Amino acid sequence: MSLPHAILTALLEKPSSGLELTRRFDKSIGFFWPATHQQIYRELGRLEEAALIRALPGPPARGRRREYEVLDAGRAALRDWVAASEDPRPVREPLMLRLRAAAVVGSEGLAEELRRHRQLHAERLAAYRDIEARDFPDPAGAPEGVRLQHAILAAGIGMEEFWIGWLTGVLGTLGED
Amino acid sequence: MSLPHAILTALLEKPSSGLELTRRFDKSIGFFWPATHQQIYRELGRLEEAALIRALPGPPARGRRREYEVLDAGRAALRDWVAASEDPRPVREPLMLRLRAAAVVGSEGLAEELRRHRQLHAERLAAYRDIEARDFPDPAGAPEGVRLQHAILAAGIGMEEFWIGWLTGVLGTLGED
DNA sequence: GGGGACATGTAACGGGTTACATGATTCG
DNA sequence: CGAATCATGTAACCCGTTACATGTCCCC
Repeated sequence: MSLPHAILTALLEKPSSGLELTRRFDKSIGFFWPATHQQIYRELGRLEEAALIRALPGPPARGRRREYEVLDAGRAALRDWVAASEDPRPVREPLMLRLRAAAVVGSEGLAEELRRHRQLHAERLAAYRDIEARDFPDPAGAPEGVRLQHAILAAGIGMEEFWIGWLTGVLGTLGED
Repeated sequence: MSLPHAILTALLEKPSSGLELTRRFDKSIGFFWPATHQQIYRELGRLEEAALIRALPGPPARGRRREYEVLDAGRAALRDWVAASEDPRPVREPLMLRLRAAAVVGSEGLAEELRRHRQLHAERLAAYRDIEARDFPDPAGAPEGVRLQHAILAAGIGMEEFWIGWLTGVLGTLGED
């Protein structure tokens, strides 16, 4: 049930149309919960159906922009979700499977792929660091909302750093560095 | 395309029936790619169809145990997969969304949930450490296959440690420790 | 008025999840 | 024989993905 709540959050930050939401996802929320426009339209329909959001006036028409805003019930639902009890999702990490497969059938060709992944993680880490420098000059002194947003970014940075270090270690294990 | 390769790996380690695979997943591969028995049976059917595995003799019959083994084509497919180019999956982390929601509607009730998650991660970390102590007394001196398996476990340990530290930091930010 | 960007929407598919159904084997 | 357990299988649903379709607006 993450996507609908992600959309409610985004709409509270700023009422938007489906396409705007899609674009905003691409450059912020989407780092931790990507979504395509098809998913977003589908979910907007359900949220409207459930009376958690509403479209600003004007007749619904295909091809015409529709802007949505969050209703009180939607805000309440989001507040509930913040405090809800929801277990972490199971980890699904194909690289681990590939290492295990390599332990059985040999690791030929694996090192190159690991280096490629390390490079991808390094790029994303750099992007996060840019955002941090730009948007969070003084996280410690900021109000709670900003500190929370910085904590999200810090998690992203920490995870990328972790993967880079781990991949480097595995490459060492393979004698490949 | 991860599950079929996970199954090939497991079957190479030891030919098994569907239910045995399910149980073995639960205590090893499943830490990084969980699967239910329904998924596994479905995939075994497809792998057999594709002639990557075969059932050991005997007529197929509902309710009767069927053991599978990997064919040469299956081993080759797995070797290819080890070296294949496959991007990391997109990150999907509901906790990040909840933090972002909390930044908008307030963080009431969040701290308790964060502590609960930290506890869950601590438990999993302890389980990984047990496995490490039991199965990898001397990873550095072991052959490549074992070193790779240890690297997998090390990733699990590192991730759990990371989450525990990060959650503790966020709780500090909320003034909750 | 025609092309391109903007915007919403439809359809089909695949993997993961849940609930349930059915057949075989064992053991008291 | 009956219950419990082992084992395989069916069905329905949801979410995410991909490809495609349709409508509107603006500007040259």
